[in-house]
Amino acid sequence: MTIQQKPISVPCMAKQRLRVWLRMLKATKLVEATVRENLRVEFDTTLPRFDVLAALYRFEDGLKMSELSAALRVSNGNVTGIVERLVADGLVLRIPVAGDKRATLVRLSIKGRETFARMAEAHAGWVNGILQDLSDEDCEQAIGILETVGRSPKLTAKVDAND
Amino acid sequence: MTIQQKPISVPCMAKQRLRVWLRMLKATKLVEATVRENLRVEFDTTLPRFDVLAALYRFEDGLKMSELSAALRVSNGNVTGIVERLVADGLVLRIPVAGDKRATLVRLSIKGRETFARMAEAHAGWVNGILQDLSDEDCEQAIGILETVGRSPKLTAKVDAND
DNA sequence: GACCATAATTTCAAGCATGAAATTTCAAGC
DNA sequence: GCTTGAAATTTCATGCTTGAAATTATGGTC
Repeated sequence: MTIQQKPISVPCMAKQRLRVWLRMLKATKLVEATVRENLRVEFDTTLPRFDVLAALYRFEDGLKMSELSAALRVSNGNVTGIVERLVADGLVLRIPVAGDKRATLVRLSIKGRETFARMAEAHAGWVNGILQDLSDEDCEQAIGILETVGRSPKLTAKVDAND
Repeated sequence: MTIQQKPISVPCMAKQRLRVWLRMLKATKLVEATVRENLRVEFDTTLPRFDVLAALYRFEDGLKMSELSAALRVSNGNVTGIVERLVADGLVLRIPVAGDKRATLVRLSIKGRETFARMAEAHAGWVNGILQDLSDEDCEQAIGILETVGRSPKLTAKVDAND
């Protein structure tokens, strides 16, 4: 017996946009998987850890936990665990905030700073390698299109102008 | 004999490509977060579940667990849990394979097929809305660029020609 | 000084994701 | 019929992720 499959009727342009999204998702996943794999093999670490280190590297004076989770756009509880493990590895320090016993400042240790510097360099190399076939013009076009997508009012999460 | 070497990309180009990757990642995450949110609010489900249903919708005759995890490019163990929950919800059926007690065939139930059809239609609408500012030309360019990225030999995971 | 809304953070339960180890079954070869 | 290596799947430990609830501290207000 054959199951009758109701065709989903979508206007032509809509279908085209859906195709763009699917390719975008696939390409992103491929690149991300490669980055994860490289981080694992070459530095025995993970992408979330890398992201936390990157944020702290950028804000040299440290961030409060809530600032960190906002910067990474992840939940508060999420950051707690990752930072815990980074502290255990000696890459991150927790510093009490004078005058507010609720908050803690989180920042890179010397070791964390050195470690991330090496990772960031390798990371830039991997990405440049993966995207090596993109011309300057391709890059300009891509950035333009991606920014158009990011400005859509239909997006749930808000984007701050900062990044 | 002299071999004409491709000129080494200057650091400037590398930086440009890194920027493309960062925007790509950000845009993808924004769209994905919106899709997840919409799936949660409107259908009380998740993206991984949606992905499994989509794969099974496409292969009407069902898939073996290993074929399913291969199609989705996720680990075997991962699919086990998601399918378990979908079976519990009555959306998916597990069918023993005649002649091989090791394998099981997994396919949509009637309810699963109907449910996914509604989700897929909504999903297409969300994506079309989010990408509504992309012109036909933008779409063509985007697809071209994204396929170039997907063809990079520096990628870890393999891409099968099928999709 | 007690009260209380709010802020900063952690804890928690559930689900997703991986790679590795364990389990069960199959299919030859002997 | 046994053995044995490979195949299909599950189980497991670990970690990431979320949203919601709980915890603790702050800064007023009365």
